Amino acid sequence: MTKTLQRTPKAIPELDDAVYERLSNALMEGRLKAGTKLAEHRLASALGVSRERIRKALHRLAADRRIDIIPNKGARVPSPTVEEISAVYEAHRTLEAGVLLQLGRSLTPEIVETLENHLKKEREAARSGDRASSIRLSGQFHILLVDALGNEELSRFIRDLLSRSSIMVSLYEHAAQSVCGVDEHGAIVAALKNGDAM
Amino acid sequence: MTKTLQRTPKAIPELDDAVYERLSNALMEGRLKAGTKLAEHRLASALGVSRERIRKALHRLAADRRIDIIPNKGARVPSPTVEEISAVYEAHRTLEAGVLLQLGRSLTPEIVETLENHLKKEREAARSGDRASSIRLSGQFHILLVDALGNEELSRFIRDLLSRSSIMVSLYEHAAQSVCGVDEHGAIVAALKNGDAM
DNA sequence: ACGAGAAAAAATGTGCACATTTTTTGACTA
DNA sequence: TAGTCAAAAAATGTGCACATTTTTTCTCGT
Repeated sequence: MTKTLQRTPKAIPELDDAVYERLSNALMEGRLKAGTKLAEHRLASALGVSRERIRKALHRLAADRRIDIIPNKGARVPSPTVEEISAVYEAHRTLEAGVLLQLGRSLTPEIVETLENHLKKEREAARSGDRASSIRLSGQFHILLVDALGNEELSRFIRDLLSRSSIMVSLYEHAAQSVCGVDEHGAIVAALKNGDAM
Repeated sequence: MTKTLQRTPKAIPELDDAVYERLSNALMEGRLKAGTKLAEHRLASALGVSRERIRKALHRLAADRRIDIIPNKGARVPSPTVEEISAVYEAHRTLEAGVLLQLGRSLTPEIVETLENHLKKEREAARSGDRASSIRLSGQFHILLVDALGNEELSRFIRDLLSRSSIMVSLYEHAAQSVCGVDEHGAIVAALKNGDAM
């Protein structure tokens, strides 16, 4: 009889990543709501892995500031204050200002094309009222922008900030588009093309 | 008879931080050179703590990108390529460009005073040829700049980048001041005071 | 002597047992 | 009916034993 997958006495380092990814996605998609207790035992049996794996993943998420861990009291999905949320958004704007400044110097037609193609998708999603897609595409736009610079460090920072704002979106839904106005993305691309200093 | 401190069966969460801090400092001060193997057992007996504590600290440093961990092969002080080093410095410049843009809008006399006082220290260290102080003060200047904005997120990013460049300074010593020219810091403060757009 | 391969040693990875702390439960009193 | 305190239950923290992998050492044959 083939064993149903219960125990893995062997070393499978990739499993750590899988657990982390799974929790990360749940956080990103808002399935884990602010304030939720993340009990190690419960998660372990829910995901079918050892408690140590969960523990490692939780500490990793805490290092990313995606969850809060209080010693001896466990992990929770954070409930950030308005100030903390503002700080994340402002950090994003400040960082992106630098990115745009830099991007203005190394702009290629390919980059412009990529951005404009993306803009089309965003407008389409906005027109059809697809809120989920709009949010996802809005995030992708900012990633496209920074990735265009080809600097891994900056890309990581932006992704970091975006993954953290995603939690906030589900908290204050009306603020979902607070980073960008109606067609601020279009304005950014236009300004880049014109070579504006901003 | 009072036991000599050997085992700590009790939970001391702060010990984790102590171990992390100690390794972090060793890294920062260049006492751990690029390529050095960070064997868990050796560090554990060297610092007088359990291997698990070392392990946790190492993974934390790896999450910060301060060391490299290869599964089953252990941790090493990274030996970054010139391209990777450049990327860190460029990320710093790009981020700081955004910071300066923002700081130009919220500049107070107190901030200017703080910066100018710091400049004096820097010039003094440069004049007396105190290289160690010069490097330390140079880093502090950038921290002062971003801290003036009062945004924790941005401050953390800058600190992150600085702590990583410190390793690189010891690798390519001549590049120690590569972020900033002779008196670029003075120019930054002057530009801020004049309200230049940069 | 030198390289290939096997055995031994060392190092990393993982689950578990147990200690400690926190939270819940429940009984008792005013 | 609350409020308080203690016991029990549940959850987190930690070291350790053992499995697995990597590295070193040793042996042997050409």
